[in-house]
Amino acid sequence: MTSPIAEAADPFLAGLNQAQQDAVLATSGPVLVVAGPGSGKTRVLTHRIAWLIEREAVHPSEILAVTFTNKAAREMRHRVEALLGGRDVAGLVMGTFHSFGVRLLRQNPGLVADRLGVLPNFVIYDDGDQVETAKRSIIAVGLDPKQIAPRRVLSRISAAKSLLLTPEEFANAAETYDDEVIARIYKDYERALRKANAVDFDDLLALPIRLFDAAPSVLERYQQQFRHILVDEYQDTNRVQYVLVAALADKHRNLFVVGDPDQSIYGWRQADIRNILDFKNDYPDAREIHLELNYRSTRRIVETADRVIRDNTQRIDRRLRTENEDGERIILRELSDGQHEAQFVVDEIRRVTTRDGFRFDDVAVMYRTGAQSRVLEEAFRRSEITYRIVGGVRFYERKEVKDILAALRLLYNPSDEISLERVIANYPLGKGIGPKALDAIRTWATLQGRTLLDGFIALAPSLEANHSAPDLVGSGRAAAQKVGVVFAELRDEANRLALAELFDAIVERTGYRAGFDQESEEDLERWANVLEVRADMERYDLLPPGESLPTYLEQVSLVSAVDEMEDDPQGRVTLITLHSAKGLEFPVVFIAGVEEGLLPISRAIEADASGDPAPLEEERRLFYVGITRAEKRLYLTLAGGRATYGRWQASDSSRFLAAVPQQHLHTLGRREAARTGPSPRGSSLGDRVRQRSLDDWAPPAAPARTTAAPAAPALPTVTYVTGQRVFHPKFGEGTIREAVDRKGEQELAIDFKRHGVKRLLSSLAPLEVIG
DNA sequence: GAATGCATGGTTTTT
DNA sequence: CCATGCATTC
Repeated sequence: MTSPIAEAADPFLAGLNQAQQDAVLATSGPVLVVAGPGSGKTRVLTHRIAWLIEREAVHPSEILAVTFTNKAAREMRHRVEALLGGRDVAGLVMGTFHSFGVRLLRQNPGLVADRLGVLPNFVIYDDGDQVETAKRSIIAVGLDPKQIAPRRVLSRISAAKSLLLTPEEFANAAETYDDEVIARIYKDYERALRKANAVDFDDLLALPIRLFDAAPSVLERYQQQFRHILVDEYQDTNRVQYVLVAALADKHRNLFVVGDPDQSIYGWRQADIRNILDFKNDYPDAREIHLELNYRSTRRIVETADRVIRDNTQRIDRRLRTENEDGERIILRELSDGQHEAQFVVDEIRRVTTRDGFRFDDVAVMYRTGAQSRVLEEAFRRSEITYRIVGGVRFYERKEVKDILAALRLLYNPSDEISLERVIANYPLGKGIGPKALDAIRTWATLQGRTLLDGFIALAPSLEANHSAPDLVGSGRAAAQKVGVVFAELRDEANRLALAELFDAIVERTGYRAGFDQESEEDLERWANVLEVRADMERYDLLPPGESLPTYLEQVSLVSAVDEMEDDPQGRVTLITLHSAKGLEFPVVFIAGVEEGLLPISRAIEADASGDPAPLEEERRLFYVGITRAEKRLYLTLAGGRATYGRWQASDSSRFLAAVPQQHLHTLGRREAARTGPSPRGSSLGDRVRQRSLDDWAPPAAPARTTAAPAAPALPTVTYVTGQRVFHPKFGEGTIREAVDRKGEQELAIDFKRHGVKRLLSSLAPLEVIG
């Protein structure tokens, strides 16, 4: 071991504080890192991996790192490679729990088929497929999907799977009649999945564990392989994930988990905060390291976050600190309704970007429910501000995209009836096939023990004399025959063709392409989406034949909302749910809808009222997560009421606001609200918060908003060059690092002494050349 | 079997 | 309010 001074000079430790260095260097035995927001945990993870590879000669393939999103995994991989001076770490196993689960199943096809009954060409059912399957199972057990909500059933099934309960175990543990009903549906749901050779998200975690149980030698092999296991966002792991990690780490015991109990926001997905709280019980020799110094946000933001989270009773007491400058006050603004709130956000973003030197992509607008994005989006559309919505209607959820994927999945896995039925229902090729024809073919398939698709193919003209075929006559038979012919051809060609060619064959021969009206604006846009799928597929054609289709389908199933979020040079404002925003950071953050019923969500309020405070505390953590995403400036907005289901609903300001320290708050007036507010409001908690804060308000101490003089409109065009020193009223002195010419202006990267590198437009930034 | 029109109910968060 | 599902009609 080298001396501390030599360590600090080590490139893998450079720039890390003592606690961070400790975390990097504690490479033997279990380690729990409790990392507050902005405390540099990603740096710790990447430096640790680099350290292991370079200094301890651990081969990349001996390291497993689990992240919360694929995007995080990609970025981490790049950072590790950069730390290693560009060295390739291809063997490093890095990804989400789910992608790792798929990997385990794919790597053991024989055993998975043999012991678990899941054939190698399984497909992953997405949310919609799961709902559809659950619905059918409800019907199969003689119930009505309108009486029992498929979604509720699914969430119960998911919870059961997260606890590794089989349908039988679940049935045995049933306490109420409702449980028994769910148990019966669960059983049929599993049967349906296996019959379709499909797995759901929870299976991706549970099946590997069942595989390990059935074949301990497989587990041993992985235990042997993964000398080091790192898990990020450990506070959001559930029981299955815990068991999986614990099993894999059992041999070498080099388990390194990073998390923050205060950022646990997935309790509803069975994330179990005990995993992190009990880590020291599970591993008595565990080293515990705390990262509490926040490098991300201003002191006002950090103190506000700290004060807010202190109201939670179910937490370990600790303090989030920072050495950063005070920064600006948090801006609170109440508007009359959702529309005005959205307009305020848009107007404020315009100011922030034209006057204060921020770019669109410095800004994020966060909200509790996806539904809130709609009003916001409308306001953005009316403005000139470019934006992107993370989540929302996801690309792969679009009808036309799902149609294409259904055909591909069917070709890959002919047992996938949900996809077949989707093809029949949505492709021109499926015209003329109704429930009657489908029924006849299904009967035949069941009798013959063949797939539904085989039924269609059996109807196609064949050289084979009097082979068995479904009992169908007339137009139904003709239509089904056509389907059989086309899919028999496609199936035969699927292995020979490149993915993109297979795509072309599908859209041509099924008449799918012809079904788009080239005159219709809407159709053109949808067709553009379909073509985007094709472009996406081309990238997979680099893989060996036979691997491109499964890899593509798998990738599509496992992308998360955040994964789809690309870094864009054009600069767009990000609209995102608070949940999806976890792990991200932005110079300017708006949290919209800080209202009772929304944040905290009404269900949490109800649970609290009936004696269960846990959901409410999770809401508070969600607010905490939102606050701590902000680096420089934080806006909180709320509406006096909003239209839900087309109905007006008044709302009170969130109880969480009462915790925001007055000295950090700047409440903006509400002239606009009084002008158009549809309904006057009584004296709410929100009013009291507002009133008090108005009384206390003093002009912001930070230079911020008021000092930035409007850029002189007649400013002569200055051409900036690299190395030039400039002065900015807000950011102070800086040096031009980069100057790129854009029609009539320049895009400048300026390294400010106190604020770091900012990207500004020469036409907008009030810059003064000095020296 | 397809097109049209009416009723119903859904918004918490996601891999 | 809007999307989905179902019933009615051709």
